[in-house]
Amino acid sequence: MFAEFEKYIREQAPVTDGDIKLFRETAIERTIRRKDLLLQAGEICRYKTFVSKGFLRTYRTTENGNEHIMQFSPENSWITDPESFENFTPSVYNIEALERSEVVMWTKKDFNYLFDNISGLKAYSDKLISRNLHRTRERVFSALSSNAEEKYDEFIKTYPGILARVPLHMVASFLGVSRETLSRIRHAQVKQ
Amino acid sequence: MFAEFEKYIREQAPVTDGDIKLFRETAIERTIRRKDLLLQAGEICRYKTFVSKGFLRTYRTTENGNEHIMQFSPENSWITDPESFENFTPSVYNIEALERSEVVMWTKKDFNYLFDNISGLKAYSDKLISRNLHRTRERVFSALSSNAEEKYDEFIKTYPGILARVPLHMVASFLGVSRETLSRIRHAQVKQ
DNA sequence: CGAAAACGAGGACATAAGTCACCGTTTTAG
DNA sequence: CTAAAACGGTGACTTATGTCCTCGTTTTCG
Repeated sequence: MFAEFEKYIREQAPVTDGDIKLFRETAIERTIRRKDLLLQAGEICRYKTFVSKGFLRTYRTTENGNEHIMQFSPENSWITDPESFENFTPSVYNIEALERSEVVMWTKKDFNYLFDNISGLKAYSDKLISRNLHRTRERVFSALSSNAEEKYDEFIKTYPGILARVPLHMVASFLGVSRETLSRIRHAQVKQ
Repeated sequence: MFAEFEKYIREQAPVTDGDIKLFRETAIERTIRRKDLLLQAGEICRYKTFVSKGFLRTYRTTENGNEHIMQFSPENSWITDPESFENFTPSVYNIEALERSEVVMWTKKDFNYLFDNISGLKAYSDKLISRNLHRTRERVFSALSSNAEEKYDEFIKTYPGILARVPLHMVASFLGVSRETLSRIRHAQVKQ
């Protein structure tokens, strides 16, 4: 698990062996079985998590029980609920493993320590956050301006590979469209 | 214009007189007439902008000419297109003054200088970004889970005061709902 | 391995919301 | 000040999408 993280971070940022040592000393490794939760709504999200293997989803439930997927997290991506992580407030999100997954996690205290002691880490983190904000904005725009088919097409373009890995109803839940509508769109597209 | 900014920033963060001096030396003040653009799609967003007076909207246009409002910015708020500002890439957004407005702006170079020389400014900026990300996520969730009436109600709760300041069709454009639907919802709510 | 669950497709029907058109009132700008 | 534009409301009609259901296939897991 940490090995995958080391490989990833060395490719992403110019880290020294000493940096890696710091990462390792503070890291918590964990394996999550399929269908198990890494975070449950109501809990405080205590970790910043790197997915070294597997696949997870972050979803949120309305009062009447509808699930809406906010994010898919394949290997080599980060997961956290920034709101909860930063302020120690209960999260509204559930994070569930869709496949058996392996993750590496850091507490807020430790990650702050890493920020102070690994040069460039904060800048790298800032870049990820701004990328995330950008994608989230694009998603808002898509929600405002696109019909179901356009949303589907944009999804495939923006997140290639995800479609093949999750059941259709989860793509539907991510897009805010019914499973049936998506199924029909796809059928129509095969034809032409 | 700078006076309003000074008042704002002193309330928000513990800044010294020296800090204020730095802010002032690098600030560019500008007045924008109603209906004029602060930024036009295709241009690079060269400034981080503080609204000291007035009211602006950030919107984006689809190929077939539909406008979608991404953000409203009343006085004491910040505007920029982070994507464009950070990477010097052409923006897809238009920023238009809905009322005669006064703004204070800083270039990227100058603002970076401020980050390096005003203690706590980066942390303050980070907090604004995370607040922004949180709101944007809430908006995505709302788009996924709410019908037109719920979106309208949430809008009023989340952005009180905006409704009274903009024509209804702009609220509709922000929510991704037609003007007529909003008009009917509102009528129905008055009745009961 | 085999029963049970999950899944994708598709038909029939319901409905929330969009579109178009019109009108009276208010606001804007020359 | 006045003509033109913008605005909000509303009726009539259309439509994209949701909901409910059934069915055959695939996947899961004890």
